[in-house]
Parts: sequence; C-alpha cells; structure tokens
Amino acid sequence: MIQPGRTPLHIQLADIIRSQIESGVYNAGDQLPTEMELMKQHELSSSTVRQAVLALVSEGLLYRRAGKGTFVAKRHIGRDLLTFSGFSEEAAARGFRPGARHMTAHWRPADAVAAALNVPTHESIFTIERVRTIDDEVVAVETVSFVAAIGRLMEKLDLADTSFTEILEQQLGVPLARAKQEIRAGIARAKLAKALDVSSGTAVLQIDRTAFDTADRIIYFSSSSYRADRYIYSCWIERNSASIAQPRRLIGRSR
Amino acid sequence: MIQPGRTPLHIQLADIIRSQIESGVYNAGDQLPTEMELMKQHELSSSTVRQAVLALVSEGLLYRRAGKGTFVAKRHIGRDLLTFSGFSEEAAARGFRPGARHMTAHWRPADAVAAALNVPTHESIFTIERVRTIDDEVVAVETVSFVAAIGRLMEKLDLADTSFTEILEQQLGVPLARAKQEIRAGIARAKLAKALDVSSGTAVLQIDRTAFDTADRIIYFSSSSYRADRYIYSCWIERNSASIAQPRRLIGRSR
DNA sequence: CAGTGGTCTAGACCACTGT
DNA sequence: CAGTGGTCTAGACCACTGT
Repeated sequence: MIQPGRTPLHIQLADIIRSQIESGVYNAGDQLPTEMELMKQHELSSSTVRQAVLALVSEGLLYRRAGKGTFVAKRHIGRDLLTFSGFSEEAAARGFRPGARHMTAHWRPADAVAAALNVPTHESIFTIERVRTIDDEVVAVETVSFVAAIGRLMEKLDLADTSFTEILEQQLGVPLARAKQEIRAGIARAKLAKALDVSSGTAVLQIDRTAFDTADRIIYFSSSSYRADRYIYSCWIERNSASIAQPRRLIGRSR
Repeated sequence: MIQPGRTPLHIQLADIIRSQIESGVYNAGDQLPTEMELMKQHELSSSTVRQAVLALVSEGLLYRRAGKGTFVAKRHIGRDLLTFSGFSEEAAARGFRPGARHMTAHWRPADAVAAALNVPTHESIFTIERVRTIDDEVVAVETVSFVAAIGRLMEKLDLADTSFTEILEQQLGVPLARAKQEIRAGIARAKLAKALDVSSGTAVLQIDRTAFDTADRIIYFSSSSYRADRYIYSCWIERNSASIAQPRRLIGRSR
C-alpha cells in the first residue's frame, strides 16, 4: 500500500513492481498494467507512475513499446553483474578460493609506470608482485604499484593472501571509485611462462588497471597477466545510454 | 533557438546545454542556470527543462545538489566513452577510416553457434565473414551470425563496407539494446595468421559478442580476432553502483 | 530568510500499434 | 478505431543549503 511519508511515492511504486517481478506475479515477457491502470490502482498521478516505471526501465527490468505497452524484460542484467573489484573479492564472490604465492614488495623508482601514476619518473613507488591462484591453481601474475603516500601505509601491513581492495577501503579508508582498464593479448616469454607454469609462447590476457578514488586521485596502477586457458574477461555493454560506464575499444597506434 | 517540430523540446534543450559545455560557455565546476532561469530563457515548462537536465546528469555531464544548484561535472566519463557500437561506427567516431575486405556471406547450419544464438543445432543461420581494416591496414577478422529472421532481411542488402549496427537499426528497425562480451587471448594459427597478415603463433585478442534487442531477443553473435599489436580494449569500471552495467570477469573452467 | 532541486498533481495532445 | 506510451504544460508543496 502506497502511503505518503518519508519515502517518495515513485520509489514505493517501483519497489512494489520490482518485488512483484521477483516474486513471480509478473514473469518475463508479461505485460504490466498500463500507466492509466497503475494510476487508478495506486491513486497516483501519471507523472509519478511514469517516474517509477522509467526507473525500472533504466534498471533493465522492464521495457516499453509506444502503442503496445510495458513488459517485463526477459533477462535481468543488473542482477548478475559484479562491480570493479579485486582478484580476491571477485573469486570469493564466485565461490572460488583465491590465493597468492611468491609475494615480493619493495620500493623502486616509478620509471615505466610514472606516466600511469602521474608522478615524476624518479619518484619512489611501492610495488608488490604476486602469483595469483584460484583453488591452488596458478591463474595470473600481478604487479601493483602504489603512489608513495599509499605505499607508506601499505608497507606496515601484513599483505600475504589479502585483498588490496579491502585493505585500501577498510583499513586505510581510501574510497575507491573507478578504474580504467586496458586489455591486450600477449605472449608469455621465458620468465612469465615459468611463473604461470605454461610453455613459452603461450597466449596471455594482459589487463592494466589505473584505480582512482572518489576525488579522482590515482591510487594504484596494476598490471596483470592471466593464463588464457584459465581466464576469460566477460562484460555487458549497453547501447545508447551514455550515462553508463561502458567498455570502449582503442585502435592501437603501433604500425 | 528551441522550436516545436519533430525533435522533442527536451532533446533540443539537452543538445544546447551539451554544446555549451563542449564549447566552453560553461566549464568544469560552473553552476548552470537554475530550472527557473532555463524555463524563462527557453520558454519551456519545468518538466521539460527537468527532463533535459536529468538526461545530462545521467550522462555524467552535470550533477545536481538539492538546495544548491546544477553544476558541470569535473570528469566527463560519459564523454570519452563509446557505447556498444560496431567496428565501423567506432572507428569513424575516433577519426579512423574503417573498411572491409574479402567478405563472404552464406547460409549454414547453426552448429557451433547454436547455443550462443539459442536456436536448434540444425537451424539455418546467415553468416558473414569479413577482414576488417582501419586506414587500409588489417586489424581484425570478424564472423557475424544472424538468426534466420534477421538473415532473410540482411541477404537482400548491399553489405560491403557497411556497418551492420547501422543497417540493423536504421534500415531494418531492430532496436539493439545490449550485448554480452567475452574477451580472451589466443594465438593466430596458419589460416587466421594469413588473414591478419601476421606470423603464425602471434597473439590475438578474441572478442565474442552476443547482441540483444530491447525485448531481449538475440539478434546476432559475432566472433572477432584482433591483431594484438593494433588493438587494445579499453574500458572504465565503477565501484559500488550495482545499477550500472559493468564489466565482470569469469574464471575459466578449463583445467 | 530566499533560492535551490525533489516530488507530485491533473490534465492535454501526439504518434504509433493492432484490430 | 481504441489503447498505448511519449511529450509537454502550469502549476503546488517540500526539504535542503547558505546567508
């Protein structure tokens, strides 16, 4: 029952419709009541009904057809998507057991990652290298470089097997907001092949990530190489809704 | 000047504000005119002004603070992101010249892509293969399979050099909504290596895409192999906003 | 306090879909 | 043709921000 109060009416209506879909009152493909019917049922104005329904459309739960009606979408994309998260977080969320081996941590000049971290070349950065495992099988080699301010906090902590994302957010209070990723295909040469336990010349998926906090400061740059036979990067992309953070492709500049 | 016509007024207003931001009339952090001022300036009702401004907010171009005002966002994530788009559309948007070579189109049994298209194995599908170029240099090999209903429409058209995305939407009226992508690293063997003009054993980035319309019907499945030296997949991911379609990673199941 | 965006009402007219 | 969602008007009242 929709009642005036602290919760806006359009949010109450959207919640009602959402729970009706989840509980099976409406199933995939079903037509929802029209705007007019929803107005009468809930004693709301057309604008309020519209606001509620459009919110569910942008969630991907409903779709509308002018002249036809409003329908329950067959797929519920929002439900099975994971946000920007670290290796450990993500593996755990999927029911796998993440792990790390052969970790080394040290200070070194920024050099090659200076541009990615937006610091001078000679500035010291704190770099951690680890071999990442899923259920004790080697999946990736990961190198994470932190800007000096974060590095000074990280080096005092016990970092084995832990999720950097959780440490940053929960122990250090760094509010991670977004990251830019670049995904490439590459070949594992001698050293990398050995670390990944594959033959030299095997394909690897390379993912570079630059992470930003809510104030758009760079927090870390990570570069990971995944075994192509054990890792697939999967994502949904949307058409015509510029509001949504979407993958893009770059044309490489090499000749 | 906003005028009644085929373009809705709220879209006209959003376009005006967007171009004012792009041309520097308003800069990052600047406060925009209030709803009341925009209503007077453009002789529009509050709802119409609101609709335009909210669209720009959801694009990430503006942000609003109750009691304070509407401001130009500092980061314009929406601006440098491309939506789900085809090879041609995207290359053109970046100032490159897309092309296609060696196109073949034929009907064949669904077989291996039956699962991806969600049709029976024996059902006929329409498959198009092309070598894709950017500024006349080979970048990728692309195989697109359409479900029979779409295939029967496609086979009558002139498909050389064209963007399937544009054909689907503009000529066939298919409202593409979203796609699921899987990105892998692979190795170019003899046939693929020859098509891409690289040595056998070179790394390639493989992107499989299943495209859905707004009613969540599968429209096509495409499988592309990109030269690793000429193509990088780039995307932004956000933390803690479940409503946004975001990339996720899958742990591969192979041993 | 005046000014802002957030919510909400009660309509009107339109283009589009399917019978 | 009746019914649908899409657009638009012309207001009202509210909570919140900053002086």
